[in-house]
Amino acid sequence: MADVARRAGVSVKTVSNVVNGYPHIRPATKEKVETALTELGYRMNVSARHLRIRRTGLITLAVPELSLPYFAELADAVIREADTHGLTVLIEQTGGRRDRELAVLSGSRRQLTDGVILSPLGLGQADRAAFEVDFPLVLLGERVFGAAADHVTMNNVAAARAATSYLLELGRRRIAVLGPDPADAATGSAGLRLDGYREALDSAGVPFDPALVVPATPWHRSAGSDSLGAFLDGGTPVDAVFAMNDALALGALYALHARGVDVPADVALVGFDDVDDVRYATPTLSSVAPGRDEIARTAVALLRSRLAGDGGPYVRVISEARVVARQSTGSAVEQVISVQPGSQVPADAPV
Amino acid sequence: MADVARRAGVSVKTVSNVVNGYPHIRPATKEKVETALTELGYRMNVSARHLRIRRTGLITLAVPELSLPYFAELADAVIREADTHGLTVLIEQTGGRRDRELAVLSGSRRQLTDGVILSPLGLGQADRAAFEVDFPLVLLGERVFGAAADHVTMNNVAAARAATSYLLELGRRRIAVLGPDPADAATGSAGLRLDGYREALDSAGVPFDPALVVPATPWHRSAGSDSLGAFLDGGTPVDAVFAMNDALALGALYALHARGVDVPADVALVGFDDVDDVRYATPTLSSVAPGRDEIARTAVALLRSRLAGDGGPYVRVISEARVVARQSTGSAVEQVISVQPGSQVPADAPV
DNA sequence: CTGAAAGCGCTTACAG
DNA sequence: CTGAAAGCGCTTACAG
Repeated sequence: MADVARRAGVSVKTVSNVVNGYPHIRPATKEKVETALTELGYRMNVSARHLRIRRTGLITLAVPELSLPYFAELADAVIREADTHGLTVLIEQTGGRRDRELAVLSGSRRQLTDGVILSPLGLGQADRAAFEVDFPLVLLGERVFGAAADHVTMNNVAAARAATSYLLELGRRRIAVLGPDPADAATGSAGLRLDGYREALDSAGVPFDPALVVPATPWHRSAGSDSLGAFLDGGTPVDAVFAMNDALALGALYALHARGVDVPADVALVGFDDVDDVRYATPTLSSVAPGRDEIARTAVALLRSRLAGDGGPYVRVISEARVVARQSTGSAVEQVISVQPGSQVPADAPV
Repeated sequence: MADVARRAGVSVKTVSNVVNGYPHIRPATKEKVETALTELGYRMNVSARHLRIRRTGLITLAVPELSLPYFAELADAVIREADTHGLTVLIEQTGGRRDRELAVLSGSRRQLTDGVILSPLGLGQADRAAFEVDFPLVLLGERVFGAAADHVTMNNVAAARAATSYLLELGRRRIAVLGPDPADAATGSAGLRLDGYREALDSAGVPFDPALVVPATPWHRSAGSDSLGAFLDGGTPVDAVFAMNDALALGALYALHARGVDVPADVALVGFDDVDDVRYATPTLSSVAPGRDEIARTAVALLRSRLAGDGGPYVRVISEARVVARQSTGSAVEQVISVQPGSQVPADAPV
């Protein structure tokens, strides 16, 4: 930069002003500087800039794994959204491991970025204190509520209730629920979605049958296939499956096909997450869309606002969710069956 | 760091040595420093460090989109591999757009990282000059050969030949090839895989029938479904489909099912990439595994070696590929049908 | 509108 | 094995 200044016959301050697009520069000066810039092939040393301005323009997105389509699509959306604001995203894969999630909050890489968006899986309600950090942090998902951080989540109970109600309206009465984890806290996705399932049964006057609860963990396709397969082999009558995510649903579909069960004629199937895949399964899968783009947009917006110095109380933003009907519930064309509105509440509001 | 030094009663040099794990420090000194470090809650300013050592420990991985499972899985593998060497990965999504790929090589973000792994899609053979850059660069894939950069690719011709031969050995004779792009250069994935397909037909003495070439672009599920659907509706007899990637294959499977065509009884199907999904399709999909982990490992190793100052001639590393048989070709259990060995040649060797 | 100069927080020859 | 000091390349009060 000093070389450029010398060549252009100005001070480094002026060069800096030009490089950073500072407005009040005499056109002639600007021109001289720009010529020198290109002649010398100047390239900003960003580390020096970061050192000086005490900010890197990088943010961390920590998710369990990119190989899981839901997180790959979320990462895609967050990267795009950050891009539009001049922010660059560093992705950390935690594998859902508690120690790696903690490392995201305090490890050596922490210092690389200005803030963190974390989708915890290993950390739970008991680890709330770990989220009291001195940098902007946005939590995603349903593992932790009420922490001292901004939080973006979806309306799990309402969405699960809507999906289950939809199956009930189709006349299904023996609805298996695939995915609960007996060890999971009540506030995890599994607990909330199970609540929604039960609420829907209650409203319809259909008794809850524990025999229709099919645990499956982790929420991967293989677990969905294995768990539902074993359940089907057990002979419990069933006419619908509500899977707690799409990976489980795709695994379930595989298990159903393998046993010659027709979907949706014999068993209707609804998943959760609305990942791209479900539109190419045979039959195409009905699913709950959690509002992925809205989640990405909100998470980045919250981080930016904190980065800009917003010191207001932590908030919990709930995204708008939809139930999307496709062939696996007998819908020939894709259609939105119901919309669960989003909202915003204080982060420490009751769930 | 100066504060820590003062508190520990040593110089900043000693603090730096302790923080960076420099070996020859008296244990008592080390202890004193470590105490001061924790008492003061010291956290390294990484920008200052980067400025000083002229390196960030970050590398760029530029792929079309994370929503495409192949690239999500590749990113996963590259992140893991980089991790084991203390490198952090910054992912750029280019959308396969030429301008964005060029921006990866010369845009403002370029200065953030020490080197780049780029999987080009918009840039082609004609843009070879764009790869003459003054930082370590590793190219992935089949869009560009012979550029002045290290290159990791797979044995496309051999792998496509093996996949086609496998279908021929199953007795299939009317093998449609899904994915060629008439506009694509001969050295792109499509051209090379088509070459392999034709070579296999030739060896088997089966005449090449242009009516069995089914163009499809981009290589997404929807294009696979639409293109193969239209082809099937045209009534050309067919008993197998070789799809140029798994997304096309999954789309093809959808189109086949939609028309009541049994896979594999009526039509056998082989995809390419061996993404996770294919093991959960119904039927499970046979596919060509390009050696994803080896590609990730090699790409990172090449970058590290250049970063360490290796000035040797550019190389082209060809990964080991396998044909994996599953239900879509009548294989009840997953099995490796053939292995195409990898190799290493100068980057400017003929393809 | 522009200049001269200090300082961000590290690392590393150079001495000892 | 450790210290004192220079310098990496920027930005920004402070003057003018």
